Amino acid sequence: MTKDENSRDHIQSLERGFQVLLAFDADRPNPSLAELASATGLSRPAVRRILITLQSLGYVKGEGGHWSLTPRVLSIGQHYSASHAMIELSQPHLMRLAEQTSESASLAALDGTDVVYIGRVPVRRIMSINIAIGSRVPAYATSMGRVLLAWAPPKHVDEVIDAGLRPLTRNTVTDPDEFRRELRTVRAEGYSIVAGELEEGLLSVSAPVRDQSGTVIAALASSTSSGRATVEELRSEIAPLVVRTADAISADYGHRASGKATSTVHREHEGFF
Amino acid sequence: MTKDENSRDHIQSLERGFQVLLAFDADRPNPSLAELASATGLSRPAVRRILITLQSLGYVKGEGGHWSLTPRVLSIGQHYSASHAMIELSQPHLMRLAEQTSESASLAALDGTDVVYIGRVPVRRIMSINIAIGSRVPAYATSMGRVLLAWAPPKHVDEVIDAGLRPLTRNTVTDPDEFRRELRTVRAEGYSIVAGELEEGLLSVSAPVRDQSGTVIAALASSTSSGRATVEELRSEIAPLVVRTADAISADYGHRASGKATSTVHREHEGFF
DNA sequence: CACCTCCGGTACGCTATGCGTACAGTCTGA
DNA sequence: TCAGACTGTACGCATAGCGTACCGGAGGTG
Repeated sequence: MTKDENSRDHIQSLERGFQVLLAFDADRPNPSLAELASATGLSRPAVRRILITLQSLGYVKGEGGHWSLTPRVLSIGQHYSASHAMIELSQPHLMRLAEQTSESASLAALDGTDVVYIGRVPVRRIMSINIAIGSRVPAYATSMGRVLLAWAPPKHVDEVIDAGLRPLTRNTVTDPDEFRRELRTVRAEGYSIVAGELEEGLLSVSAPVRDQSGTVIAALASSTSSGRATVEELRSEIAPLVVRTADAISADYGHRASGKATSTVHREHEGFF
Repeated sequence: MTKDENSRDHIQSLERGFQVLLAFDADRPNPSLAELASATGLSRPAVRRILITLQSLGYVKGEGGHWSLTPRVLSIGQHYSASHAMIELSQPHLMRLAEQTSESASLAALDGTDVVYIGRVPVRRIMSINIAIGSRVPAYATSMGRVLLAWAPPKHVDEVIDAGLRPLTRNTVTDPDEFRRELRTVRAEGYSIVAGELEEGLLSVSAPVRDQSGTVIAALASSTSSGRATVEELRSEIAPLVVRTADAISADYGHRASGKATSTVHREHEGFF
């Protein structure tokens, strides 16, 4: 077959393995072999081989004709965290920010058009969203996404816009021009505030975290709900604290602040994460 | 080659893919192709093919001859969390326990001879250990491990003992008989307290969480340090709270308490996780 | 009780898949 | 300028991994 996207240098069995692994879901927690086969579109023997391999690696477990993921799947992420020193290093800062504000503090990185939580100290359950490390949220509708995009190569911004700015609440910015203007504002002010664009009543402030070279590699956020604070309060009280904390993390990570927040707008390479 | 452990039904490329993915580490955050090849023992072209495949799946990123993991790796774990409703459901309970005790609260499951953190609300940084969701700790030296082993099939206990009870501090229980006695005590009392066996000065109390059938599938813990509490205080004040919270999680998950804590000692199958 | 259906497991032969060797091109440092 | 170490590519071979086909068992249904 010459129809494949990558054709050469693409290992079919590896991709299929992930297909099966990712087929486990909230809707499909204990699938049978046949169920997985139809969900992935693979033949039953193929799925069986994959499951047996995954089982021998300890990632899945078969029992009474039904399969489930083991906690070892969670440990895979440890390799990401461990290989990015910034994450561990930011933990005390997150904790302090959460204490000072009595609100949840989060750290996130950009992955495609999504924002992925890479660190978090929960304080209260925020609205209906269940946020945990590894959770994904559309970048365009969150303060962390805005920060990351504001300093990202233009290519990324185009990607996000091309993917579509769908209204998630009636406040969501969906106009490309307005969105780009918003990013420019964020870059000028050094932080982002988003109010109820991802979910009604959800407020958050976010500021950039930089590596040694000044590249923005993550975003720090403090989140609250409209019942507990107003946008103005966030701007005057919380935003400076978030910016200061983000700068502290950057400094810990090796970034020498050069004046204010104007080091490098963006680097040629796409950032560390 | 007929020497392989499983021979048939084992997919080589899949295993190799994970080998490469897991080769990223704190010591090897941005390996080169050659570095990964020598670390995994695979040929350079093989590693290259795997990297290209993983890149197309979004898990790694190559840049200037060096490779790194992307945050998408963290999202893999979401499939575990999502497929085990108990985790999300336990979150408010963890939060409440953390508030009531002003100490970190954790939830963990058994994976082989390790305990894996599957939920956590941090309050303070505990000692030198960096604990995050997905972190692994030897089961035998922690209160959560003791709880999980106390109700696990004997086979698991044998495994842990066979793997060796190495002293991690001078308090670590290393004698197999004493260890089994300890597990019996835990089962009788319905909770476990471990003081400084994993790390000097680290104290924790743990209680079992059960599923519908009464099988122990997770352990809930509250952790503190010897500077802030004594074993006696833990026993009289914190332990009952941890047990009550664990029971509440079990109830939320569908377990009907049958009297006290004496439902099923252990089920034939190995538990849900 | 016989029939049907859906399942998981196994066998097997084929071929495309993935393999390693070998070579080319590049960069760095001696 | 050369040596060494690296990445990337080409290529031909072996086999790894594929799907079809078949078997036996477990419900469900008439």
